[in-house]
Amino acid sequence: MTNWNNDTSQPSLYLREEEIRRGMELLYFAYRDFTAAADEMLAQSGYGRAHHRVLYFVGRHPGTSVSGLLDLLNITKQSLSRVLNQLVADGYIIQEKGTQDRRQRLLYLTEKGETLEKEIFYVQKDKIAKAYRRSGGDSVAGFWDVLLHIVDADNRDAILKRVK
Amino acid sequence: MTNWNNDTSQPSLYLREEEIRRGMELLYFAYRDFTAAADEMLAQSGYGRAHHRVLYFVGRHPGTSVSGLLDLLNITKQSLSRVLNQLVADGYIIQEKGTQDRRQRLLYLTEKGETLEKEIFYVQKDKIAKAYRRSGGDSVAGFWDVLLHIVDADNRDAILKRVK
DNA sequence: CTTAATATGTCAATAGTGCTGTCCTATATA
DNA sequence: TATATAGGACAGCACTATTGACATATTAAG
Repeated sequence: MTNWNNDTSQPSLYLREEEIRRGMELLYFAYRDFTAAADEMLAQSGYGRAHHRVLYFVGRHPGTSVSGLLDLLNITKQSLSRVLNQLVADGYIIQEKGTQDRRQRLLYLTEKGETLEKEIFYVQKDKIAKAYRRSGGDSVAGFWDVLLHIVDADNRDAILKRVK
Repeated sequence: MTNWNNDTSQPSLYLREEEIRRGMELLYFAYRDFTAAADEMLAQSGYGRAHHRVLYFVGRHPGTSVSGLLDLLNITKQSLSRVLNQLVADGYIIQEKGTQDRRQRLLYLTEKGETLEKEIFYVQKDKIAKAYRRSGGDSVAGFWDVLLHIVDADNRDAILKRVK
């Protein structure tokens, strides 16, 4: 691979830009094609990506508060409440008053919610698993490594929390 | 790394799911944080991400036809024409009749368009370059490898075209 | 040369997701 | 008691994507 070191002798400025554009394009196409799979399934339920994200992260962090979810997703209260209310009304998520702080509404998936989350996960899983398999173990480590460094430092903890 | 092989002895089904979710989350957060940088700059011009994508790919593939762009971006004619018309009206892109097939409108960036594209690229470049640097060359290869396998096979050629 | 297909453009309507700004209630805390 | 915080609700706006229908110019096939 080329040098990403502190090599200031500018031996390959063109190559460097080319390789950076390559990363940008891969990120765009991979994200797009990855989400496309779930989009179809969500459309059947009358939901969009925002609904899925809430479903996903509530499943990932059961008992999270509304503000915890807002911080994680980095959206406004209004954007969240629109989709959250639908998911609650449709019986995919339940809200429980916090025992410590009774102002909080802690979020949990219902059985129905877990079922839907699993269904969507199953579709998306295949794409990732296949890519992992076809690339090999070393590549997967690099994939995680680079992506983690693209993510804003503030959000890294939320991802690293479970898998060390 | 764990085994992504044809190991059917299911030694780590839980770990496997955990690692797949890790990839999904990294992809989401990295894409989100990566695009956020450009969003601010685009908002200043009164443009959105769709405008940037057109600007980017016309810059990447000068002389591409409208339908070529539609195939690449995988959106409808109407979605494209809205943003394309604005970019043309604002003098960032010019359309030239194809010499071979005069029905075609071949797309090129104007100088103004190249300037804007470079400005946005410059902002986004830093995020990728920093991540490349902090991860190291082997990781970058793996990053490309896995992402390329997540991308639908149809779209791989467009990415591989330049950098082999 | 006529017909069909293609490349592009346009109009109208709809949906999903994000935003800002404002106002309100309940609860916790200083 | 006063203030801050967690959450909710309403109104309106912007961007992006969709579908479907229709129009024009040009190419290609019969």
